[in-house]
Amino acid sequence: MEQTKDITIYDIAKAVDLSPATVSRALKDHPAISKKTKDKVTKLAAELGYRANNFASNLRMQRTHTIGIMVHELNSNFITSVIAGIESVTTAAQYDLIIAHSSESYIKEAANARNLFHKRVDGLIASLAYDTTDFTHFTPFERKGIPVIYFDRVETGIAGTKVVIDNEEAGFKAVEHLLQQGCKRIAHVTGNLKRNVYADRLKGHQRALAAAGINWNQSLLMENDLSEQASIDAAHAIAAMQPMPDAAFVTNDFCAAICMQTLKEKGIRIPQDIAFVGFNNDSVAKIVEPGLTTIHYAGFEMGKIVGKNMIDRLLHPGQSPIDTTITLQSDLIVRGSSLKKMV
Amino acid sequence: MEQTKDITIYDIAKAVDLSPATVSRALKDHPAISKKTKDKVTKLAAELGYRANNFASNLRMQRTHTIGIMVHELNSNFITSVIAGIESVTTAAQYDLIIAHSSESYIKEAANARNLFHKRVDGLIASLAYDTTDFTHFTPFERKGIPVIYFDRVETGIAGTKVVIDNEEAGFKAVEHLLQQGCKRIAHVTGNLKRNVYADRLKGHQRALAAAGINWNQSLLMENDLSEQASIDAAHAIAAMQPMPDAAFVTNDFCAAICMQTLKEKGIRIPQDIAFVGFNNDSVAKIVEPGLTTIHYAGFEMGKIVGKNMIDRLLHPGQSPIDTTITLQSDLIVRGSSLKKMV
DNA sequence: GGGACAGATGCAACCGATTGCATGACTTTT
DNA sequence: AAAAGTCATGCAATCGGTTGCATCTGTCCC
Repeated sequence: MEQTKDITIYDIAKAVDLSPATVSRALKDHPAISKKTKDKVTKLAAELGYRANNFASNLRMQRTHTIGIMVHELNSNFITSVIAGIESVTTAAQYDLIIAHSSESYIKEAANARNLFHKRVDGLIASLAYDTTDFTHFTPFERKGIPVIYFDRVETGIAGTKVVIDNEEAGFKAVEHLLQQGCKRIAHVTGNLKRNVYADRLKGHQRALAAAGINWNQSLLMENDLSEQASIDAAHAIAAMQPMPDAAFVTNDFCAAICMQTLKEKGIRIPQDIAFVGFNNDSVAKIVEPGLTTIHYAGFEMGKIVGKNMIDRLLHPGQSPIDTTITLQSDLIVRGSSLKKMV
Repeated sequence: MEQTKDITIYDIAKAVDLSPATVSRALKDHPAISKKTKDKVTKLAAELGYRANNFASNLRMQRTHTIGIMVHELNSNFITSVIAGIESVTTAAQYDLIIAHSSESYIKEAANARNLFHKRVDGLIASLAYDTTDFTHFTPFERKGIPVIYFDRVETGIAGTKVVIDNEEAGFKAVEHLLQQGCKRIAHVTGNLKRNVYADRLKGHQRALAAAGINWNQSLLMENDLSEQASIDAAHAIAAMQPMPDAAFVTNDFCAAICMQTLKEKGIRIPQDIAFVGFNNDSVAKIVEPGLTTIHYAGFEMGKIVGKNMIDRLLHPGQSPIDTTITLQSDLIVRGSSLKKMV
């Protein structure tokens, strides 16, 4: 543990007999510095194991070259692929990421926002927590002109660029597919309907029904927190309905899988007695039996778009429109859980 | 976008007619400052919306109050619960986390290490990538006396505190259970055997066999990358063995689930024809049919231990032993996939 | 009354990189 | 040959918080 002292530009300056200013410019490839000096400096910097002191630089520059990301949960294929997509763009532009997750709690989300604000991120990317209804934790960013981009879980009420999938269209596709399979009584199991993603999927469901001339039946709607226990409860509730629904659109794969399992234990057959469509194309969709028909959307692509937008905003402040919404399409992946006609 | 200027201690100092030094001390609750002054300063700071400038502080203090975490993948229950455990300890001690993930790639792991080193984290917590065999990216930390703690995926060869589960014991329990169910030919599907976790699980397997007087059969060992395709291939290989194994110990739940599914498609019954035990207690273990018997280990607890150790090292440098290994126990969770006797 | 001492506050020098402006050397133009 | 221009480099202030040491005020005691 022999605490080697850090090398600074002053050390390099002394060694090559130049001023720190020249060393700083040489390392930054400043045009006013001669090629010879640059070579000498960079060579020596490498030899001495120089590492730039970000604090000094940040303090002087008032920028951190860091982007904060706030997500509700890390434990999801979708989220991690969005992050990977963001990363692919931001690292190319020499920006770093700080990832904070809220465990779906508004309290933690607000705390994370404060923390990232104190860390002085240059930009913020956020997907809202399950129960976030208050958005004052974003106002400090707005006030300081720090760009904020929301993705997936957004709130239409607040300003900022938003990147989302067309949840309504996805919901429409899911239910349209079930209708084509001959289903008529379609249960809808979903998360907090105040959150745009769930509200829009429901709208899509209803629009598909309307297009087929079927009335929406409020008693088939189940709103819960998508936890394992809630999924089991939802399954029991479905089984108890008279008559039982002939299909269920569950807006989350894990919840759908648990529902299916619980129903199967009761001897109910899928898809014969009840068809299922999920949402997200999580790994469980492939594992559950029968395979779960679901909505797939390209997280990586979404991340790239989010990242590109953020970098644009950071490199050309004031140029890009601040309040646009970018909507991506998604695909229905058909597996056994919904195929009544082919059984 | 009206770029409000930031409040500094100098602004506060001017407002209360004191020196910046006194303001700094007052905000830090320094004992030399009178209660009255402290009250006045903190009140005004709150009113003006003062936020401390971490760079200035870090620059002066040569500490960042930040801990870096490097993991192979975020998309795992286990990893995210470990992170949550670490977080619970570190936030209480006023430390922040930066999470970097390597996507199981050594190249990215090394890049992340460099990046965290440049960010000057005060400590580093790491679980190694799948293919990491070179450890020179950790030497800069050692050289500067920055504490490094490894967890789960570790390497016995390198110095540093390590927190692991007893993989050998877990492997022993898994195979012992299969033997108790009457299995005699147990296949072993696993990841890179250079990685401690997989090597140790295999050792446990072999020890359990030895204890039962059964010889280890090398032809039943399959080492792969645990991907979906590799899992399918492994299942085909198992089905093709003559005679077919009567059990499989697969050291990863997702891989086990895919194997089971592939075999079932071939008409092979689980557990009657072949029993399965997995590893990790991932969400798929509950979803696959029959439910997957697996090894559960407490990620959150592991995270708390890792975090506590790190904080101890940071607060009392040189006091804690640097090269200890902490081993946690794990539990066998029995589900249908291994219960031959009760079928 | 004066010395000793505790308590509260200020001075000024850091920490390391950046940058507008000035300077000096050297070349080109008229 | 003098004026103008080009190129490379240095000076010194700046970003905002921290801290060893000095200073000042007031109290206590002999």
